[in-house]
Amino acid sequence: MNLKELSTKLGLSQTTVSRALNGYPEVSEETREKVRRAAEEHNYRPNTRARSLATGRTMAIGHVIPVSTKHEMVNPVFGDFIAGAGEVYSREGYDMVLTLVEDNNEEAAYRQIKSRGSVDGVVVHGPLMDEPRIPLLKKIGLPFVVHGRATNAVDPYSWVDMNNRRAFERATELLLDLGHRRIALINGLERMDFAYRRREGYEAAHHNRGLATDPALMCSHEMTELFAYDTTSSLLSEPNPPTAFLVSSMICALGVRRAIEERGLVMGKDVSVVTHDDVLSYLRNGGDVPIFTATRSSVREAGRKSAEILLQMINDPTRDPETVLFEAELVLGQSTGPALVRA
Amino acid sequence: MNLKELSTKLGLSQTTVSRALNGYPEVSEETREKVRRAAEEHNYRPNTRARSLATGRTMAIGHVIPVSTKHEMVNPVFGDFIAGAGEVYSREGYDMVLTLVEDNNEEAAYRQIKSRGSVDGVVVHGPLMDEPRIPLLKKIGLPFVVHGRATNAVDPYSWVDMNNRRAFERATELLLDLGHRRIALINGLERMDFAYRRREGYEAAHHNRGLATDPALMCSHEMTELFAYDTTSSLLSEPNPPTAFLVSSMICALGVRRAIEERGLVMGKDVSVVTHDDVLSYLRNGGDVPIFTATRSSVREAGRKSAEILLQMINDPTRDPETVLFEAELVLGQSTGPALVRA
DNA sequence: AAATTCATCCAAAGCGGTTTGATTGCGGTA
DNA sequence: TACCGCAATCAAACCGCTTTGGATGAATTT
Repeated sequence: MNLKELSTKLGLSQTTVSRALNGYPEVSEETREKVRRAAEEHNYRPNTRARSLATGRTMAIGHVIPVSTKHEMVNPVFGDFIAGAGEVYSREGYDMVLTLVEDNNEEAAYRQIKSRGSVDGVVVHGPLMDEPRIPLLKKIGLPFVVHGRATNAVDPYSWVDMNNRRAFERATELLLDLGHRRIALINGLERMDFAYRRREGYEAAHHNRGLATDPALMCSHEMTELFAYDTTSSLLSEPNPPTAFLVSSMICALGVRRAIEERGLVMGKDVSVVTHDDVLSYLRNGGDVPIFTATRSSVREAGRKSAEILLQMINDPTRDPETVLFEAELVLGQSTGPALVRA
Repeated sequence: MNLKELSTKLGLSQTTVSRALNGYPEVSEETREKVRRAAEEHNYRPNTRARSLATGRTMAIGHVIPVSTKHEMVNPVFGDFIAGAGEVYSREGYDMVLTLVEDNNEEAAYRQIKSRGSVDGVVVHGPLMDEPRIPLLKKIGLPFVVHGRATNAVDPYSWVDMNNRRAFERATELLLDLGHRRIALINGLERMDFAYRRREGYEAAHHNRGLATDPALMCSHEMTELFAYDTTSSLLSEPNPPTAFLVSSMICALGVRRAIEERGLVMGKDVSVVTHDDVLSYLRNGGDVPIFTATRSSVREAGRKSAEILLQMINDPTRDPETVLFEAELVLGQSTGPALVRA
């Protein structure tokens, strides 16, 4: 059923039917109601492609997901972010189109997206410190919002981020307060902006108290359970092992815990762990009492917020870039305790 | 830059330029080359919407993701499935459009997808035993392939699945061979087809040896770490606790392990665990020696295969439905051992 | 030399909507 | 009565592409 069929069936012009359904005032309420009922009855829905060709709006948002070429890794955070954004999109009648791109030729991907004209805007995932995509998108004039930030970007742009630096600074302070002096940092890839900021926070907390950081305790890698396990294992078997771990994701924290417990050590007593918790739906941090002491910030909420901002920008292109900075909550769990005095 | 502009710039008709770029033979190689170069130079890319309006093909595939209304849960397997499918789509020039739908009104979602005409076909995720979407899609004539199966479906349809029944039957046999007689089943929601089949396998292995199953040992729920932990904890504190656990996902297995180790028990010695492993990119089952004994089947591979089949169906609608059944590999890890003789 | 064939190219008609710029009929005013 | 304004409706243009059904001229055949 298309507009033409529907309108002849009603004995009206396409114009009138279209206007009736789109709420234009030049149509009497009586006919509008008639049209509405007929559309309902025949399950008529305007063809997206035709409509977007006519209006110039596609009613679709693109998400470009970087896939690690090296490890074929898809960020596990992604599902929940999408879920948050998707809520907003479906409420506003937008589609979400995904493009998976190997992390080495993203630029071409964005160019293509723009010239094919299949979306009204994009969400940029996984920004690096030096993020070429931001000036690129500015240049080609595709509305966008970044999930995260790019430290070295010069011009203003819209982003939604968590205060990674502050979160990890506070987490480190907590561990320092508990008497820990050798705190390992199990971080993500530090060319990723969030990981860089987290290390800054970690270092700042040390420096603020006149403490030095030990490069041997700071690890950076793709955040898999296995990497965290391996790293923790080897750190713990060194002569002067860390007494605490500051970890970048729940998945990694599971690996850290495995390494700790495998040695017969008890988390929260022998070794302390603080992790960041993205509040993933399938990986809640325990029940009433969290297992892990954690910096907590919902990535689903970030998804919602990003989507909202992007749609606003699309509806009013003159708007100034908007930014949202979530502060992570620091929740105390069972994985932290005072540093043991070394024998 | 659009076709019209490009063609006037070249002093050719739109027809010729379009044909040149789309490889039609009615164009001399000389002009074709000229056109190609000009298109390249001006970074011309045909507008997707316009093209699809003209051809009737949208060059996009829909994925409808059920989101649990109760727990706002997004299946963690999803990211890797998408990654696999995405490989195929981008190779073939297809977009992927995602629709998140609360699991109570999926039918409306599919109807809308069809009538809005924004995709050429869909992948159905998370089929139930009685799956209303299958007859629905057949009726409305939208090509589809199901990731998984629907036991009670009558007409043939395309699907890509893992042999859940056989996998769990073998896993159970392994545990029975090791002398375990009280094997707990930590399963997904059993209205989901995969979970139902897994239970069948588990039961079949028992019955084939004349053993009864104990309903108290079979649990079914959304597969979160927390559910697995809670369930395992309470099972282990009963008077006649299970000596082995058969688990439906790695995420759950992590919860099972936590509960086991929290009690000071050792996995693979005091309690055995076999899990299913979807080979998620961020959650590999250990290094050289797997941590968990597991039934292993790559969901990314399933994504690839599903995409391939769907594209074939779209290219040739007369094709008969195609089905692919992956056999899970049974890999031995450190989490299984002979049942201890009860004191 | 006329008739065919063939390789190239083009004008115009869709695809299914939205939107511009009339047109119509009616009650109210001069 | 003639005119105006207004509400309600419509025909046709347009969005950017593909594709049908010619047109053109050179090469080949008769």
